[in-house]
Order: sequence, then structure tokens, then C-alpha cells
Amino acid sequence: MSLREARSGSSSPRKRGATLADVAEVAGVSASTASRALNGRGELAEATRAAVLQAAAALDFRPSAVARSLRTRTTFTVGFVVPDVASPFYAAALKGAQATLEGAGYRVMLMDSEQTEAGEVAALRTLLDQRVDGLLVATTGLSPKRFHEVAGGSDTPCVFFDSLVWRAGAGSVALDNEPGIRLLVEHLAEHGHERIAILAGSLAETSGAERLRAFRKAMRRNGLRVAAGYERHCRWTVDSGRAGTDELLDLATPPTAVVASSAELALGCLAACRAGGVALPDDLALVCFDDPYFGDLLEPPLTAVGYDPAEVGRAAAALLVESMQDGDRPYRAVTVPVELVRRRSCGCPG
Amino acid sequence: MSLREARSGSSSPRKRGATLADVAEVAGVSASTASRALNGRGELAEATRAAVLQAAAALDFRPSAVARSLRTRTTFTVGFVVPDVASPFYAAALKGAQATLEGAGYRVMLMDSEQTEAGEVAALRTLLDQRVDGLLVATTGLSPKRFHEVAGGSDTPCVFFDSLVWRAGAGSVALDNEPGIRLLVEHLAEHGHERIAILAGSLAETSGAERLRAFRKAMRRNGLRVAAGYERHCRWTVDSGRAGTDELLDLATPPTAVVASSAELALGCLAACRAGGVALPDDLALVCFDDPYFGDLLEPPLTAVGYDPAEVGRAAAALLVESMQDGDRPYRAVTVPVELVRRRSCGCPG
DNA sequence: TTGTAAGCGTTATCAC
DNA sequence: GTGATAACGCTTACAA
Repeated sequence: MSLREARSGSSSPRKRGATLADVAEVAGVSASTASRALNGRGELAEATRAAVLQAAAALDFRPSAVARSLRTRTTFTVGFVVPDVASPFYAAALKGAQATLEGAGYRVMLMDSEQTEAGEVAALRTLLDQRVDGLLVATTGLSPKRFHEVAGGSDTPCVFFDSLVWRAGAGSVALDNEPGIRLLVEHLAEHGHERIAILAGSLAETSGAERLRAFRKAMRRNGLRVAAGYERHCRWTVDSGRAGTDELLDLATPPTAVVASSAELALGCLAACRAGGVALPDDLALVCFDDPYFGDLLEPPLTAVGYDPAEVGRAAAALLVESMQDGDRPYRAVTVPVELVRRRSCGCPG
Repeated sequence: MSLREARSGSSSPRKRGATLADVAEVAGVSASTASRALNGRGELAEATRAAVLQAAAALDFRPSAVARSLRTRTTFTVGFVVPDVASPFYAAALKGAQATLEGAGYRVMLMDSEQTEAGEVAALRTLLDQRVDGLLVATTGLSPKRFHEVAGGSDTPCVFFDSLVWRAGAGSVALDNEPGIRLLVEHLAEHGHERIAILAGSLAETSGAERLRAFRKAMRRNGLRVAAGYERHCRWTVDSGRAGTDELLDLATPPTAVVASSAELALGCLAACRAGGVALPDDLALVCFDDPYFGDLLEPPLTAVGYDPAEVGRAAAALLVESMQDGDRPYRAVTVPVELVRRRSCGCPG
């Protein structure tokens, strides 16, 4: 007989993974009793419970979440879908959501839609197939119709954050887009700028669309007009921001100031200016919606509208946890406040 | 009768989630046949297959991954454990791994160890309980003993990346730490620096420990000595880097140059210098292991050792996929090359 | 080619 | 208090 017990012995634990039945057998009770003891359900004799616990410890028993999920029809897993995990904003939101979800006993399954509708649909399908208990999604801009086609069949609660699907889901957490952009435009106007351009993000997303609309509105409010070509529609990437800036600089009458709809876009603008020998903020002022954590270490330090990205994740997760636990709660829309952080890129003294 | 069919009819699909049995019933075949048709296994009559497919489509059937997993004992899910998802490096690595894993049909379940051993152990336990098929982990410094206590019971393949557990797992992907640090120290020496300090990261992690050792070795090689207090042991955070720098600057004879073990640490150094009125690179030169994607937009632009963080994730994922599919392959240690990127923070012309 | 039956590892509903 | 027994929704021998 080798060091390990004979594998044929009916009472010997298999090399891999003791099961509840094994524990029950060692403890000399039935599987149901073992289950109750382990989960603290029902009234058990103290001695029985102790025996089961001891057996479980001896066998290093780890209950299979898979089996449990199949039986209980709940996975304690939530799906998290974002356009780009590598973006500091989504990464921070993810981290915030994580913390809240874990605190409530949930695990997160992550999917990156790669900023495409197809990617997002595939992600949702996969997650639903996994029978996640809830969904946290920053949509790339699914139509309500498409969303319902994909997720309508299940009643899995879904909370949107950052970018929403109109009237869909159990709730949403958005940033204060309009006030944020207004702060930016007004500040630029105070500096005397009139030729203000915008690097807008994807208009398929509510975040992108709202910011662009807010920009137009704020310009109007300040008695300014948006010149032809001053609205650059970009993707949410550094490269796209760079290209957009190049186009702006190539205009016959280039802007004297730029509002970037996101940090990536601002970074692209910075890079383009550096490459083109454009001095910030003197030749061109730059302000940004979203204050990345290294915003004040850039050159020039970035004037931006800031907020706590992790809080966006936490708030969304909290909403989701509530609807996963309650079932039918009214739709709730949370909005995270923003504030203007003045630094040098707008022309303010360093 | 309402718009929806009566729910008591035995052949009517339930409101929520058609099951394989439902599909089989509608198609007029047995569950096993339906299963085969859907999975393309075995020889089926064309007509049968078509009937099943049609029924599945009609019912919008989505197989339960949970049930499938229980039966097949494989989840097609891999666990991903990092000290901090919000760090650009890990976020990028995650994204790289994601892409590779998804391509191979795997989903990822993410856990953040929060840079603590307890967090990491809890994460591993959870993941193992979920019966993930594989593990991708950047350890915070578990001892081989502890790791085996936690994961030894299962033979789930585990690939470490960035920071490793000695002789554990199925493989590893590390950065070229020693050459990288040497590049940095030598470059500083070429600039004439002799009083060089280091902001070292967690020494519990191989990445942190190796970089510190490499620093000492490189100093020796260049005939330089590390003055007392020139080694600051930090955590991998911006704040810690800032504090470490403050301590360095408070020394009776402060260094003229600093090697930061990570981007976070360098950012902290930058912040400390800015706050303390220390001019970079004139008063203090700074170089960094890890070139964040915004490295050249900082002030001053950061001289750093760069590499492709997503590639680290991809390589680790590739290794993992192989060992999940093959089972017993020899241990493989991949190392990702690095290169020196000269910018202004070291004293090079901008 | 297709169906029957067993089983994956739990939990829940009953009896006893 | 505790133990059978039946699901949960799927796959896979083994029969037919």
C-alpha cells in the first residue's frame, strides 16, 4: 500500500475534490444533514454538526459553486461589460464595483466589448448563458430594441453606468455631463476664448452624445458660435484624439481652445500639439471632461472636470445589489457630481 | 386566452428560460438527440437536426453553462488575480489576457487582491470553489508553502505573471527585471550620477525583490555604492512613492538621481518634487521601470524601461491555455523583453 | 440514427 | 433531528 490510501476503498477520499457525499460518509450522516450542518440551516444536534465540520475540515472540503448554482438557480456572479478595461476610468469603476459586489458576496465576470456593438452583444449573451445574477454595463450604444432582443428574454437585473440604454434596465449611474461641459466652456469663455472646438467621443453613447449637446448649448448660452469643422467626432482613443486635433489645427482658422470629451482624447490632443510644435496653453487652450489621476503631472497640467470614477462603480454596484435582492424596485437614476479642477492647460496660472 | 400561451399547457415554453427538454419536446425528439444536434456530435438525420435547430431558435434556447459545467466538469472560465486592477500595467495585462482567452473560448473571472496576502488567498479560494479551469495570477508574494496549501488540493493549472511563486504553477511570464534595471542605472551613470537612490516596490513580490537586487548589482558593477537610506522600501502606490521621495529629499546628503521601481512610484516622486520645488531633472534625475502610456506627456517626460504590458497578459494566457488543454506539459518560463526609452527626466535633451 | 438512463454535486421537500 | 428522494439542466455511455 502506498502512502496514499488505496483508491478503491469506498470510504477513502478521492485524490481530487472531496464531495459533500464524502464528507457525509466520513461524518457518518446523510448528505442532507451534512449540507445543513455546513450551511447552518435547520436545527442540528451539536454533536452532529461538530462531526460534519470536522469531517469537512479533514477532507478539506470545498463545496462546488457550480453544483450549488445549478440547484439554487443563483450564481452570485455579476457580469461587468465595458468598452475598454484598459481605460483608467473603466478600470477604476471596475475596482469600485468589485469592492461593493464582493462585500455583498458576489463575484465578477468581466467582458470587454472593444467599443463595438457586436462585442457588447456577444458579451451579454455569454454572461446571460452563464446565468449571472446581474449585469453592470457601460454600453457602447445599443438601441433599446437590440438590448431587449438580447437581454429581454431573461429578467436578469441590469444597471447601466457611464453610458445608458434609454429606458432599459433596473437603474443607471451617469456623470453630470451637462453641468460638467458647461463648467468647461464657461471657464474657457472667462479666459476670453471665442473660437472653441470640441473633440467629441462616440455619439452612439449617451455620454458622448450628451457632452456634445451640452457643448452646443453652453456655447449658445455664452453667445458663442461653433465654427464649421469645430466639432470633431472621435472614437474614445488617444489616437483618435490626436487625429482630431491635427484636423483642427489644419483648419484655415483653427480654434484657440479645445474641449476634450474624455481623458484619452485630451491625451491625444496633447500629443498632437507636442508633435506639431503648438504651445499649450498659449497657442491652444485645452480642457477635459474627466480628470485622470495623473492629470496634474502632465505638461501642461490639465484643467479638467473631475469626479471619483470608483464611486461610479460603487454606486452602480449598490443599485444592482439592491435590485438583485429585491426584484421589483422602481427604476433609479443616480448621477455623480463633478467639479472643475483648474490647472494650467486652460491658461490659468500654474 | 391571453397573448401568451396558457402556462399550464405541457408543451408551452415557460416564461423564462427554455431548457433542453423543452427544445426536445417541441422538436419531437429526446433530450440526448437534441443535445447532439445542438453540439454537432454524432451522426444525425438531417431532418432531425433541422427540427431541433428550428425548435431551439423558436424557443430562443440558451443552454445553461452552469448545468453544462456540472456535467462536463469544466467551466471554460479562468480566474485572474492581480494586486490592483486600477493600475495601468495590470489593466493592460488583463486586457491582453482577455483577448487571448476569449479567442480560445474562455471567460475570465476577476479578483483584486488589494495587495494583501489575505486578499489573494481569499481570491484563490473563491476561484477554486468556482471550479475555474485555470488561474492567471500576479502574486503579492505568497510563499510556495502557502500557495500549495491553498491551491495544492486541486490540480488547476496556474500561470504566474509579473510576480511569481517560486517553483509553483505550470509556467510563468516575467519581465526582464535585471536587464531593465541595469539599463536604467547605467544610463544614470553615463549622465555622471553617483548618488543614486531607489524607490523599491514590495519585496515580498519577485518583481520588487528582483529589481532591488538588480539595482545593487548594477551599482556595484558601475563602481558605485548605495549610500545609507538610499533604498526606500515602498508599496506599489503613488502615495508610497511620494513619501519615499520626501524621505530621500530630507536626507543630509540627498541623491542626485532616483530609480523608481514602477510607474506609480515614479508618479509619486514627480508629485513630491513638484510639491517640494525640486526641479527635474536638474535637481534630481528620475528614471523608471515601466513606461506608462502617458509617459511622454508628463513633465518632465519620463525616461523609462518600457515593454508591452498587454503582451505580458497575452503570453501568460497562451501558456495557460496550453496547459489547460494539454494537462502535463513541462514548466515554461517566458520573459518579456524590455527597452530603454530616453526622454527628459534623466537629463537627456528633450 | 435515436432513445433510455445514469450522473455531475448540491439543496429542498418530505417523511420518519 | 435526520434521512430518503427528487430535482436543477445538461452530456454521454449503452441499448435498441
